[in-house]
Amino acid sequence: MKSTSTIPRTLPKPTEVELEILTSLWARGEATVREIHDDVSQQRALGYTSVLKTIQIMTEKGLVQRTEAGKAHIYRTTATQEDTQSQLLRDLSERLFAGSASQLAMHALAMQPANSDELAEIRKLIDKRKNQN
Amino acid sequence: MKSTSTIPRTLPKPTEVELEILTSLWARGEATVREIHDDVSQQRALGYTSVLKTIQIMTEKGLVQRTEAGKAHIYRTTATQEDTQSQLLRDLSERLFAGSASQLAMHALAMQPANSDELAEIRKLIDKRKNQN
DNA sequence: GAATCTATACGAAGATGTTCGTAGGAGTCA
DNA sequence: TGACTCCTACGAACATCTTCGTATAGATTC
Repeated sequence: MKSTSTIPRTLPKPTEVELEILTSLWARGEATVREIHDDVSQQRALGYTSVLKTIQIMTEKGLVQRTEAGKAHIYRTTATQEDTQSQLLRDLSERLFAGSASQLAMHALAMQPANSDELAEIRKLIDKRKNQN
Repeated sequence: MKSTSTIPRTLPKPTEVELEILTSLWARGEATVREIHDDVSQQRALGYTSVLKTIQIMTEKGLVQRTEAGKAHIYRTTATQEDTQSQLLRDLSERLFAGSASQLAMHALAMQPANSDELAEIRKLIDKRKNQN
């Protein structure tokens, strides 16, 4: 049993395929390449070794970490889904909304109807913010 | 005076540098390569011909259109900033929020405090949605 | 124990994005 | 007119991403 150790302070922005792999890992908690490949290839055709290679690169980048137990290595993500969501939202808000996450949020809200639960949740969020001002 | 004519039905997702150029164009309405380069190179070092080359590629892709008036060509964007914002938000919501723009919006709101004006605006948005349900 | 299965490692090809150098045309000016 | 300047066009190098084929080693199976 061995585990990778060094974690870079800031993780690189995951690419397209990397994000698909991360999504599988977030859903499963941890997984082997086989399992990840099962998930990903339900969405689209992608060879087993393609997934393997990408995961190896992700390990080098620090996006995932692995435990070498038995035959197949076991992988898990370094960052939580929430952290990654924040990272990519911040990135997009900087590049396309002049750094304003609020503007981004408003645009997203205007784009797609939210359901009642979500509306209630958002209202709660706003009220909390209002009290802080 | 000549102007490019064919516009693809769906525009490709702009890349990193392309987005910087689009941002300059949205701010100016229309601009020459020189002007765009002035804008972009205030943010970071990038040669004039690098900007030129990228804009030429963007023209092929349909992201911008140009008018060949006089010596320097004049460029403008094909899509509005709002359309591009929607496009990229939709893309991100699909890839990282299971297609839910509302979830994305909530996450963005939770990330960064909004100011009073923004809060009011969001409240209005919510009320409108609420009536639709 | 030989064939088969399953796994990792790795090289490499092809696509795309980024950056810049060089060439060449057209206008300016002393 | 010849030197300069400013423009576009374009080839090419380099980086990164994506994808897969091949090599190889450790189980498993008959």
